[in-house]
Amino acid sequence: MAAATIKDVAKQAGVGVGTVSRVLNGSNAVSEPTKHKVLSAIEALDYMPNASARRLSLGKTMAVAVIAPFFTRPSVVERLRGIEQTLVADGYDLVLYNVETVHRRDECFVNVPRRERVDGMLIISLKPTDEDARRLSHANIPIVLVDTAHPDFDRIIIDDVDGGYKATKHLINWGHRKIAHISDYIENPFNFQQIRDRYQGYRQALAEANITFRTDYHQQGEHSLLEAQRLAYHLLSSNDPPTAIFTYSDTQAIGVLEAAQELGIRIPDELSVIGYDDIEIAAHLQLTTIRQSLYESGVRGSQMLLAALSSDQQSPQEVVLPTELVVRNTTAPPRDRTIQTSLNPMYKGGD
Amino acid sequence: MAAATIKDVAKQAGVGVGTVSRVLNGSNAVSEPTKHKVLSAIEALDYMPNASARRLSLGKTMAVAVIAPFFTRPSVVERLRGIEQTLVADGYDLVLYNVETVHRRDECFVNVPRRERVDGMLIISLKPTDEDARRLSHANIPIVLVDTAHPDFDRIIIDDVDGGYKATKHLINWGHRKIAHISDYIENPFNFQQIRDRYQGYRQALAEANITFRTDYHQQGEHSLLEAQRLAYHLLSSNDPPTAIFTYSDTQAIGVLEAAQELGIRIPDELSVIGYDDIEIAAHLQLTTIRQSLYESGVRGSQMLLAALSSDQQSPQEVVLPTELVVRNTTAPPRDRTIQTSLNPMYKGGD
DNA sequence: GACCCAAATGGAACCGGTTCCATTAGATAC
DNA sequence: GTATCTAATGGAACCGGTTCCATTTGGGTC
Repeated sequence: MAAATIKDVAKQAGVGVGTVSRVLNGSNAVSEPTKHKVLSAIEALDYMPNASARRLSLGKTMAVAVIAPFFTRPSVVERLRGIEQTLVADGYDLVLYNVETVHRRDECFVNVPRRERVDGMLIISLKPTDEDARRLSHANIPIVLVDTAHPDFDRIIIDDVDGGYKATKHLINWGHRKIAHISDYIENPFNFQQIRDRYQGYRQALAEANITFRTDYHQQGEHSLLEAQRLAYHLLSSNDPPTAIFTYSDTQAIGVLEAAQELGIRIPDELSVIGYDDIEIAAHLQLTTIRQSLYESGVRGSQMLLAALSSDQQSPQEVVLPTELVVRNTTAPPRDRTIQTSLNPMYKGGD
Repeated sequence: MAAATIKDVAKQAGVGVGTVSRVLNGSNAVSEPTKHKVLSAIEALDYMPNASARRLSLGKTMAVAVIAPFFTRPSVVERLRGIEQTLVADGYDLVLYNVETVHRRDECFVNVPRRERVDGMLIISLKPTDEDARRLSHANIPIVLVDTAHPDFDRIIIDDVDGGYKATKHLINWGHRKIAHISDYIENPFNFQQIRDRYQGYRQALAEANITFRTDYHQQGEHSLLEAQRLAYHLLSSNDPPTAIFTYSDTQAIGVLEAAQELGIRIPDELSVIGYDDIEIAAHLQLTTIRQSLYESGVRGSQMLLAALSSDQQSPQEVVLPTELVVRNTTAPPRDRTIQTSLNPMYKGGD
């Protein structure tokens, strides 16, 4: 049995299709008895309007595309949650595009906004080039960037330079001077600005404290727990190991904790570790970190998009979300590993 | 400038709309010169077909709905990743519906399959009642269940009874007899069968080893790391604490590890812990666990759906994915906490 | 009772594609 | 040269809604 159409309903109710449409859309120009007849017919036929037809007719899809890189990463998932909840509340569907290669990103940037299959777009973390921006604008649908920026678009950004600065400064305040940074590759195919920014904050804090930057203390690698663990192992087993490590993400910080455990290095006595993001697990690992408002960034970004969808857009707006130092139990004043161990092997400080 | 339509292209190329459509869809009944003219016109006008119109005309949406409960949980995200990659490869869009309340689930079950806004549906972990099944079938689109079952639908299932059995059996094999189980509420609004099944496997293994089940060793709570931590704390600080704990999920196992750390209980010397899922972090925490093929369940489920979409369906199929015991460093033979500590306080076994 | 206005309603046109059907042009056969 | 067939093509009908416009109906006013 094929699904009933509006024509079937009209026939059943003995009215015109226009009247049925008016009832469906809550127009007030329908008399009570007629409305009742139509509603009965809808009930009887178990009718539901066809979304594609509605979309074509209205020129609206009631769907929003969300383009996210590596959507399985905890930080991205958390942003997505904020987005999902906000969009659903306004009746929009969320069409998810996961990006794990540059090729896929380009394809999404080109194809998704066109074909009028979505009313708007949210782009997470992926920074559009000017060329991308030109093409994206071309589609003439509202676009909001979350955790990345371009002057042509509405955007929610996080001050990652400041975040990196705060993290490093915290370690310096504890008295550390041998501070390493483990990050993703500064030069990477996606051109993630966040990596550069946090690194820059790190450099800035070092410079301000007159600590000479050492290239061997900046270790870069693929974004993964395992890779961070490998890099940390390398750093910590060198001749002149750092007393503190600031990582680009909490996930990588966990890798550092693992490496420390492998090497029998106690946290925070012998090594301070500070992460970034404050994902859920961070609290449970007692990880000191820089909190960024992940969930909120999704909510705010979606709100911006919904606003743009329901009104004529003004010039692109920028919202800056704050970062916050969350001190837990993986950071403490430095103590030389060998000396400390020989002096007082049983001492366990920090908490 | 409004987007060009197929009519504009036809006019520009000096041909009929039918011909343009034929070129677009790769019909072979178009001569080379004509095809060339049309392609030039498409190029010149930067034309892209309107997805809504195409959908209405074809009666296909090239989109698949994925209904997932608590999509931020690592296990669900991993399934989603498998789904996403498989659907994308076949050109389908993924429309994500996150379910965190029973009300939302019901709403999704009723509304999503109707309105012809998707060509098919994947339902993760949420078990449809017979009443749900009737309503879902009503829409007449292919539906595949992943990690849950109903005889009316194609499904990918995991033998959770066996998984629970394997976990418990592993602990018994180490010599444990005081084995607790921390799980979500057996009676829960979503009626998650998985919880019951793993519990049943646990009970079965106990019975087989002639270990009397103790209700105080089965602790139920909300699914969260923190709640599991609380429950474990309660268990471990009782008069007669268990020597081993099997948790419903890895996330909850981490909670147990936290509680043990709080209480100064060493793992695995004084307490064995086994989780379930083998999420990414489990390997890094050296957590013994029951691996289920999360990613693969998504891939296989999507493949099943794609198959159903491209051919006339036969009777519903069932695929059972295996579970696997992964032994790491959080399980070991039992030793009485107090005795062991007084005998040899420095001993650290297990790894 | 004639006139006017507003409310209610039916139905055509439209959204932008796909597809079927009719038509034309060109090739082949005799 | 004529008949026949095939390939190429234009365009109408259709998918299932929304909306505008024209028409009908009923009530109020003088």
